[in-house]
Amino acid sequence: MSIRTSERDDAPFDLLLRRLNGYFPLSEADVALVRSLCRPARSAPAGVELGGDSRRLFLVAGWACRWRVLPNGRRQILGFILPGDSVGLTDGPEPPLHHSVAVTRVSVIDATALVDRINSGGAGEALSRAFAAADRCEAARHLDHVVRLGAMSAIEGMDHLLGELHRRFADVGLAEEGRFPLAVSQDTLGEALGLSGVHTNRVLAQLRREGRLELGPGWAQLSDARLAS
Amino acid sequence: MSIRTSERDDAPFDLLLRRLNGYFPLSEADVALVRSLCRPARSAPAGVELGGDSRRLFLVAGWACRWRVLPNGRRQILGFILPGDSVGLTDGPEPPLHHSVAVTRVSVIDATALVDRINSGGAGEALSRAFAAADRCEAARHLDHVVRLGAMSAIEGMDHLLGELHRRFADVGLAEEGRFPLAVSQDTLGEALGLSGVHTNRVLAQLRREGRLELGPGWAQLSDARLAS
DNA sequence: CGCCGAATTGACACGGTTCAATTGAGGTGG
DNA sequence: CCACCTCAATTGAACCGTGTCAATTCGGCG
Repeated sequence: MSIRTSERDDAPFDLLLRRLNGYFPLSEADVALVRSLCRPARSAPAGVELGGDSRRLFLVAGWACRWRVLPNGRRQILGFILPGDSVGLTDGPEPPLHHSVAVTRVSVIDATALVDRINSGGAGEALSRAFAAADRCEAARHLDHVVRLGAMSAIEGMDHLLGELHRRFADVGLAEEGRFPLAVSQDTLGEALGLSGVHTNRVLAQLRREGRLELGPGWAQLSDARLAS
Repeated sequence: MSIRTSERDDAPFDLLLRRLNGYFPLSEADVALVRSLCRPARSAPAGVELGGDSRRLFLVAGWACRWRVLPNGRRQILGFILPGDSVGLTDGPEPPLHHSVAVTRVSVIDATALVDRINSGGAGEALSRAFAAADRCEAARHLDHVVRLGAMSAIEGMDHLLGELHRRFADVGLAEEGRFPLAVSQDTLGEALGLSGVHTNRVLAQLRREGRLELGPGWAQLSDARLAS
């Protein structure tokens, strides 16, 4: 039992540390600081809004996304949050810029204390740089998303989005030979690209017909040719 | 002559300081630091790419925009840069995330030395906070843009974009009674919204027919009703 | 076995693009 | 001062990508 508990506690932190280390090499002290200031991973079911008491979380399992709701009720997914990603939460009470919501069962680590320490200058420069790099990457992804929505056809946008998802999973070691977890519905994918569910289905069907994509229960696989680019 | 020179040098800084002060109240020392570390405003014609030697500029007159070019040659405008806005420049040599380009004749202040000082902690907290707030506002605008492109019709998106432009000009005191400078072509506006030039024209025509918008040479005016919202 | 959400497919309507032609306004040279 | 040039704005018509509505199938789960 103690072994299982230990495994359950370590794997999430390993993922988080691997990601941060990818942004900027961390020292032993940095790693220890992360472990000491972050609370153990908690689990939450699909549909719950992330946030509440915490101002900063890290997702270590499952899918979440940021979305914004329009007055007319329509919803736009601003981006997906994948294992290893940080969940910045808008603390202001009034019209929040976006909501962060779990779209599958997720597991999160509360890093509020860690970012507080970093912001007060009490952490090393490595951690500060790693977090800054993570934020820059997220900003860059938002620009990618603007380009997908504004300057690409449905097919191109889907292709591009799947490529991003694959690369991000590969970055944390969760993709193999082009195959990565895809645990959200086609409708959800469509909400990110501004497409109707029906058309999302047709776009995916075409990508499969062309041999560029294979879909299975809970995963997607891009063709070798697609990965070469 | 000395008076005219003085006016020419002060107005750009006043605009910059007004904007920064709006983000976070600056002390006399902060203002002095800005004036001492920023170089006088320079002018550049439409079409030039901003950047080159400087890593951070402030636009104080004219319009610029950030765009990205796709392999197929298509171009997507990621956002407009208006008087008072900072122009963050990607320093890395390789595939730049985006280009910052003047779309009219512009006037810019080189603030590279100032941000270097801020990043090294040699400036007060107020300036640091003001710059951080400016960056957050830009990130929020990118999310607005995602929503416009993904979840709004052409009419809604144009309406929303014009509202943003008005608000941003009003924030720096360059809009009066709903009227603000609009010095870019309809095609350029369309490139931001992912619309063809022809359809951009039709959308603007409809907004005018409905009395929500008035266009003149170099300016636009939103109806009172539109401003009330 | 029967239920339910997700995926799939077909038919049709609509928004937006494209091609092409015309108009309008500022700028320049004769 | 006018003719001309050029670029932006405008308009029309045909085409096509995507949305919408509706029905059907599929797959997991009670």
